[in-house]
Amino acid sequence: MSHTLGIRQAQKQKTRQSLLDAALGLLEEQSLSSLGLREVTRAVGVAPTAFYRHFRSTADLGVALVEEALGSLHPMIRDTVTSAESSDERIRRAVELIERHVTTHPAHVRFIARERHGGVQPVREAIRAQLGRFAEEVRDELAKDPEAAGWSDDDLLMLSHLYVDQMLITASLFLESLEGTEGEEPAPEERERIVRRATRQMRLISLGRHHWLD
Amino acid sequence: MSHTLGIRQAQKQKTRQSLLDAALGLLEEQSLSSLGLREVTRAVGVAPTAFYRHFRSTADLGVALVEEALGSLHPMIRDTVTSAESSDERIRRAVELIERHVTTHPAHVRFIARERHGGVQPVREAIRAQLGRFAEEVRDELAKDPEAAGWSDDDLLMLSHLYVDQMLITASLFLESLEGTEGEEPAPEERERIVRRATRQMRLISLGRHHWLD
DNA sequence: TGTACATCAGTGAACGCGCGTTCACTGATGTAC
DNA sequence: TGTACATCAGTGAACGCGCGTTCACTGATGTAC
Repeated sequence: MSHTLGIRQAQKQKTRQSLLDAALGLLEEQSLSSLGLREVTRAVGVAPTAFYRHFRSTADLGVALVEEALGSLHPMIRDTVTSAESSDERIRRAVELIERHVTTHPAHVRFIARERHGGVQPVREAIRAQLGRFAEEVRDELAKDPEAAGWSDDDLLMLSHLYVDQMLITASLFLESLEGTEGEEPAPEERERIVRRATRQMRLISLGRHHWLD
Repeated sequence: MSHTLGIRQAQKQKTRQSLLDAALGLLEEQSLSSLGLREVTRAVGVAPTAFYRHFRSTADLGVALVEEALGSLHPMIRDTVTSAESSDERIRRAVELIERHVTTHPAHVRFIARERHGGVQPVREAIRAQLGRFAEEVRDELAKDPEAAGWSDDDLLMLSHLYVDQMLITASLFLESLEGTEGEEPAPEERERIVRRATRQMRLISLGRHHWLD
């Protein structure tokens, strides 16, 4: 490594990450607006006052969680939209990406679904901004597609929002199918049902897209 | 009237409604999972203990609010879907219904959007059940349409869920356009933008529907 | 209509508890020379 | 390499406050006769 972090900085980062992790765990069963600072520090095993070395408030921590939950998703979404040979292939890939992401990061997905319309304004704002970026990125990729010929930028963005919202709805359906499950019980027939419905809904939207300019 | 409520019953109902109204107001700026029983009774002007004469907990009150917010909407939705001469007419009516409902009952709509994925399980469950009923009702109405010929029941339900989810997304967009507004500032150009996007998204879905069986 | 008793919506005091925030502190890490 | 001083992540005591819940109560309303 070109520049190792100082011991002090490294330890600080570690504590900060522990606070984020603990908060995310506690948020599986409550909303951010009822999450207590002392709850979080207790779960980590540090003094309540240590919290202030990292965040001004739980709302501030929430904004950091938004970045953690959605920041890394941008390249994956771009890739999913771009590198598909057909419409069906793209849909298959998208649904698969969502299922995989929900399975590997259920707490992050739940947090986003919950706080998107939650009681903490700066967090709502942060989520809104990230989802807006997703829609713009999807639009940019769709614009490269020959099928986008003749579409206005505004119509493409409208379509992208439809896709992004649809992905989120599908994600929260997968999430519900994990409810009560504690590592066990994958409930595969329920998940298959969700895959089928999501796929058909996306196909119907794609069909509409094909005939938009008729 | 065939049977007037006793004075005692009538007064009890009135207090109960005051608790619901006060809670709904307080929930504009927080989530149900952080709403305190004492907050609510203080806003109404009764003793904290009076709360228990009406609800076992704030979660219980939340379930009652779900019924209040969505119960009366069933006939309106049925009517909107049914009594339309064309697809475009139906879409126009639906978007209009949503805009009107959000304008007249913003707090109820916000509550549903917020608690649909919120931190209180029984409330999530109640909302889920109501939205499921909406989807079934829309499906029943769509099934009467000649255009539904050849559609499986499952596909019709898939489509209905798409419409219902889309309505909810549109509702929460209208809601955001009211943010910060206190009776004043209708922000008409923003609302027009939302109407246009929602209408085009619904049209695109309807187009997909037309060509589903091709 | 009047009386005697039952019901029960709302009261008010009391409880133990966890909350967010303040403050002066400690001691390991970082830096200048 | 060693020394002297600065920085700053995390501590622990203390604060005032609002919380949910319990309990015995009051007094207006309801009911039986």
